[in-house]
Amino acid sequence: MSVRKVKSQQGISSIEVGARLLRAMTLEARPRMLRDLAAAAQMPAAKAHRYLVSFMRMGLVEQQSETGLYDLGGFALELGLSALARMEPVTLAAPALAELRDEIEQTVALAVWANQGATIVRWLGADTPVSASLRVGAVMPLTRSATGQVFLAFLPAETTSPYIKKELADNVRLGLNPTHRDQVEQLVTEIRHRSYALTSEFIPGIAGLAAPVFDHSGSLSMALVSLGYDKPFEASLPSITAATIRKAEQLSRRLGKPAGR
Amino acid sequence: MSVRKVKSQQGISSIEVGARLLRAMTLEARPRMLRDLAAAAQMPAAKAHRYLVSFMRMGLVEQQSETGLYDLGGFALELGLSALARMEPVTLAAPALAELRDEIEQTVALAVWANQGATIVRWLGADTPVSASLRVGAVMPLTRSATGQVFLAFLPAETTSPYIKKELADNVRLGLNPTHRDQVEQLVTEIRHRSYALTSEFIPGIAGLAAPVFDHSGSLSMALVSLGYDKPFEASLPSITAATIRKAEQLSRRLGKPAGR
DNA sequence: GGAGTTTATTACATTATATGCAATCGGTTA
DNA sequence: TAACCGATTGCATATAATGTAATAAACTCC
Repeated sequence: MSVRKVKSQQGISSIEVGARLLRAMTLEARPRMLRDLAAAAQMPAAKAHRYLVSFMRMGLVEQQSETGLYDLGGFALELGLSALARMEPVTLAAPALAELRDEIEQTVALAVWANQGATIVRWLGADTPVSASLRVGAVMPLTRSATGQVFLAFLPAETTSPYIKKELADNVRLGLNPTHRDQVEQLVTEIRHRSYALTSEFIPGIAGLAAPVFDHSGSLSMALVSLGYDKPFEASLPSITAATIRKAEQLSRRLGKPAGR
Repeated sequence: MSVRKVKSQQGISSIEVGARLLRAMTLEARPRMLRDLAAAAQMPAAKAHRYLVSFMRMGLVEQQSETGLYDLGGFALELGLSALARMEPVTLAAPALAELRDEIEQTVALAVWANQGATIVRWLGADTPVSASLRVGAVMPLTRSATGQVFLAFLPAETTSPYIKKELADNVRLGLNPTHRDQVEQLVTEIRHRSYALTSEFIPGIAGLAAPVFDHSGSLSMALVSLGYDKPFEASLPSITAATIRKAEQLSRRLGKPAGR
């Protein structure tokens, strides 16, 4: 509703021009010449200069006294840290989770690494309810659940290895797969490549798909999970996969994940 | 015009108006009403609104769809992370931080003075995870956290005193210590003498140890922090203390801290 | 060491737009 | 339902942003 009106809302054009310049400054993390900044923001140097003068007055930009190059200033740092300080990944993810549920019409969940394992911290059911074994607080197995596999693939090996060892032993005892490190390695390689995990082995009849969410330092922050009865789930698998990955990537960007990678 | 030109350089006044609004947003780390932001930046609400419209278009500000409150947006985060990436001391400290983590096998962190307080800017977990309240972007209390205490002890009093005042009032209200300037003075003297701060009061069950890192001018640049569950942490306290202080001193030398002192 | 380049900064006339005020909208309270 | 509160919009006008082009300052290359 209000989204439609965005274009008609009256704003301050100088702010939008200035923001283009700031964005140009974030593109390369080093001091730059006026000429280059102006070119990157697509404006004449004289114009860019006047904006930089005001940015400097407000501490958003600093000019090196030696070289005359322009760089981001102290207030830019404060702005970012202030934005960072109010950011709780799980809180931020809540609306995204609801959107995903509405889009794919499946049960969705959010997991973080805590409590000695991959732990479900949010849960949103679709109209068709899923097994109760997936509840908030549940710790998911690393090798056998899609959720766990994401943590297995994207967390540092030091973090997960003690748990893998224990879990493989359990798998052997219970007659489940995988049972060897080699199998785990192969699985992990595959998941890193696809950037999502999919399995229906953990809960028979239920398929689960999990995608990683990274934070500003590029390390794994959370896993975004979709699940449902395997027949209908697999029937819409392509769109579910696409939607889940897209939402996970949106969240990663929101958390300041560095570009690329 | 009879008014002498105080500002010799021509700038863009809208940028300076807008920056006032952004600064108002950093003052309190939570979503705010248009009315309050306008008041804090000393401008009519109608004016502030137009600036916010453009800030939203550029991603610097976001408006919560539920409440209509305004908050800093994703681009503000990008700006800050980009500014952070260019900070020499933080870049230099990154490898030292990892070495310290490997040496003492505890969670370690790096804090700088920004965003109105002692702010965590880097974080490296050991295998045993620690409370989530310590995350990148978190602003640590000056009087109750080891990290804050280091800034309290080694930053100039003019910088910290407004925050101390507020924090002591909060402590009184919440029934916490310290509550008086005298107690703070005693604490500060002690920390200056030992050249590190140690406490487990801020997060119950978690012990934190922070050591100062000085720059070439001899002023406090960052704090190097180690933390862990209090029992195992205190068991290895002597070696953790020694290692943390040693790394902090190495970093100080790296930053050109003058000898002696 | 001086002429020629490149880059940064300033001056000015002409638009474009930021501003204040008051009206309207949309939701909540009494 | 009215009264209230905060958010948003319309409008006329003062103000500020813009492009162009000139000047200054720094650097290159013989």
